[in-house]
Amino acid sequence: MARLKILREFTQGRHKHADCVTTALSVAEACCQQEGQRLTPLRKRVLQLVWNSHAPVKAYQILDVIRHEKSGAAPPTVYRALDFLQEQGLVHKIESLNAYVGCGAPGHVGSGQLLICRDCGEVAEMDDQEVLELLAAKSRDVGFEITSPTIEIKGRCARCRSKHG
Amino acid sequence: MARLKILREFTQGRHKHADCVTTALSVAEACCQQEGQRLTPLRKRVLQLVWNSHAPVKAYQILDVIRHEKSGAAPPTVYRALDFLQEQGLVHKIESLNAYVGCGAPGHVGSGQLLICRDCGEVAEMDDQEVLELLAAKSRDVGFEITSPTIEIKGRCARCRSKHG
DNA sequence: AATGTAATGTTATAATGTAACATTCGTTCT
DNA sequence: AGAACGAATGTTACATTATAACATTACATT
Ligand SMILES: [Zn+2]
Ligand SMILES: [Zn+2]
Ligand SMILES: [Zn+2]
Ligand SMILES: [Zn+2]
Repeated sequence: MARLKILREFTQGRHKHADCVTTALSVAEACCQQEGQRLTPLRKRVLQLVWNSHAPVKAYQILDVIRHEKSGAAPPTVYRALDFLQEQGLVHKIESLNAYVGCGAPGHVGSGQLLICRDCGEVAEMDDQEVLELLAAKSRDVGFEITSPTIEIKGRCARCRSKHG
Repeated sequence: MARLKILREFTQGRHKHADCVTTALSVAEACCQQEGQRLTPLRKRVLQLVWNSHAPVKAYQILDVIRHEKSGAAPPTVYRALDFLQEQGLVHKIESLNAYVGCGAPGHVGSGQLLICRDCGEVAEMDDQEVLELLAAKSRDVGFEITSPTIEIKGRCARCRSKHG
């Protein structure tokens, strides 16, 4: 299954989450460096807050935190940072939840396929070429040319399945 | 390609749209009859307004119309009707647009794959088993069990492609 | 008619997101 | 260093989307 890339994994219970955050931030640094984009302190902080959990994070949750740290923080403060991070592929918006998750392997265009666990709330991301190609083929059959697919799948992660049957 | 069902088609330019609406409404009548659900005048009217166009319709656009017809119409009036229609599979919400489209072939669970033309704004819906099975298989590979996929694909419909290259 | 449930009315407010303009910050050029 | 420019952030105001909570009405069954 070579073409199935995992961009963001479900956690297997307890883990050293600080490492997830650290890794995400340094990947982001490198990414922006590479692209000649500025990962300012504000943008970095927002990215850190998005990575605060493996579940989706809402814009106003981020704002609540930022407000305590910077006087004058307002919705545009957060939304602009989120827009930037999305453009860089560092975070994805989950449209069906109006919330955001970090991307573990940025550099690809758009988001892959987001897997959302209904039980624990965690979100994983895979990016499978076969799925995209099949969707493109089926779309072509009806005359449609894909530019950007949004795929958000709700279900149950392995851990939650093993826990409650 | 037997497993590719078309639940809602792109239009080929001009057509007798009144027929689309009439058909949708009688299908809905039959559907609700079948299920023992009540397609009240209000719900029917909302469904009709959703079918007013082949493009997505917003809740507050519907509300604007209903307000002129019924004093006392308020957001819950529309959202409750939309919720009912979604439960019956008569309309789908497009999460990435916060808007609604009618389903041309209700009776299936959830929505199929929505195709959204960036040029003309029209939305088609296909429901392809192969796509769903492949997604399910790939998800299983990472231990994930699908309950409901949300697939919304932006691109260009056949007509728009032939028109502007 | 009485009763119970589903549907709608009504008021208020929550949650999400953006427009528009002012200010500050960083870089580049002289 | 200072000027000049664009990018980033601050600030205010508002637009859009959606729901909570409770009152009333309509409908079906007895
Ligand atoms: Zn972690
Ligand atoms: Zn889970
Ligand atoms: Zn039509
Ligand atoms: Zn089109």
